[in-house]
Amino acid sequence: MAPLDQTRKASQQAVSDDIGSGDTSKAGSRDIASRLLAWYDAHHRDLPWRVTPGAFARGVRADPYRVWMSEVMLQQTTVEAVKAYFRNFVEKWPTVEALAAAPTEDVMKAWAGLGYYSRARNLKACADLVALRGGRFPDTEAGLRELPGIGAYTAAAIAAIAFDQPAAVVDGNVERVMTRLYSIETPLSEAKPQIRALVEKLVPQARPGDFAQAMMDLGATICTPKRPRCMLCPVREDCSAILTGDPERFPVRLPKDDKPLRKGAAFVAEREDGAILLRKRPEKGLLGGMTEVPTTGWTARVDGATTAEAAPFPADWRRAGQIGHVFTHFALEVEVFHAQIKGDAPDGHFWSLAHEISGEALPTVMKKVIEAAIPGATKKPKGMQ
DNA sequence: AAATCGGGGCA
DNA sequence: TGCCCAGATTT
Repeated sequence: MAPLDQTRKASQQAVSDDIGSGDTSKAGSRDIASRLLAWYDAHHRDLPWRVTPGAFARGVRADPYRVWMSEVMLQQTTVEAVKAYFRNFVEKWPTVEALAAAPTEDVMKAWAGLGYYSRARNLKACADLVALRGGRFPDTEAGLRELPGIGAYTAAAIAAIAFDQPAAVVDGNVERVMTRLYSIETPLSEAKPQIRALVEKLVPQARPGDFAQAMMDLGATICTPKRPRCMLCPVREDCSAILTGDPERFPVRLPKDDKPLRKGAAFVAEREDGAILLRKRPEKGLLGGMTEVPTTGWTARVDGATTAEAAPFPADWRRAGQIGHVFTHFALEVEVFHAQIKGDAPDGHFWSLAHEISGEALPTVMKKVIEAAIPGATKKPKGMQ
């Protein structure tokens, strides 16, 4: 079988002449898993979407809906950032049917500020599909992988955590732990198949969900990117990188190209009653489906004389300051203009009243823009949720 | 395989 | 400041 051959070859290569012994025998693998699980039982973090360790064996099932929700939110996003959003979402929409019944616009508003907005659209699309199929999530990796917004990592995570299947869960934490355990010199993007093969060998048949979470907790709290706390590590005796004296060197990454700088202008039009003129961005692309104030494109040159003319309509535009924002692949400088205007909203635009602003689907860069023109405008009024 | 897609925390 | 985070999707 080709897949098995590949797996064996990759793992042998990875552990070859690193520490001499390269003990990935079944006994060694079990030791790593059991040491990790023992550590997890004692030190696991209590998170809003988690059930206590060993729950599955006691017949306590994690709700697949909550596992799925948390895993999607946690894609490229820190645990601390996700907590509040997770609580808000499951309170608003306690079941997948409830989420399926919600307007997409409400989901986008609730997601605003969390980033990677295609996740919110896929979340809603996935909920619609699952609800249509009776409200049950598939219980296999392959079945989960078919759903929108669920890739290799998330499918494995849900299968392991919610359905107790021995899936190889590989995220950024696990990549770091594994490249250190085996001193993998191959740069990350290229090493991923090796890493996956090695994880597959480590996954225990018992408590695979806890094992996955233990690996991720280890990466988050002990085997950290900077200054790992190796003295506290439950598998330090199995770790190859610790012998090199510089575990921080792993994972090896390819150098990245530097971000280009783009510039643009944004126009905050304010009505007499304090309402602000907004519009909706296209569904696809950057900040897809989110709300914005009128802007120029973000490659336009902004130099004094031409800027106010770049506005979507003439007004007494006054310079209100400049804000900066950094996206994944470019940095942005926005010149902010402010004007008082009268009359109806131009085509494709709408007025948002002062008390409504905080509830709009405004990405962070747009909140910065509005704040530059009207300080305090995007803050939640007291007593409002 | 490479590019696109946010935002925040931390050393 | 640069790096990284419970990655997925498109090209």
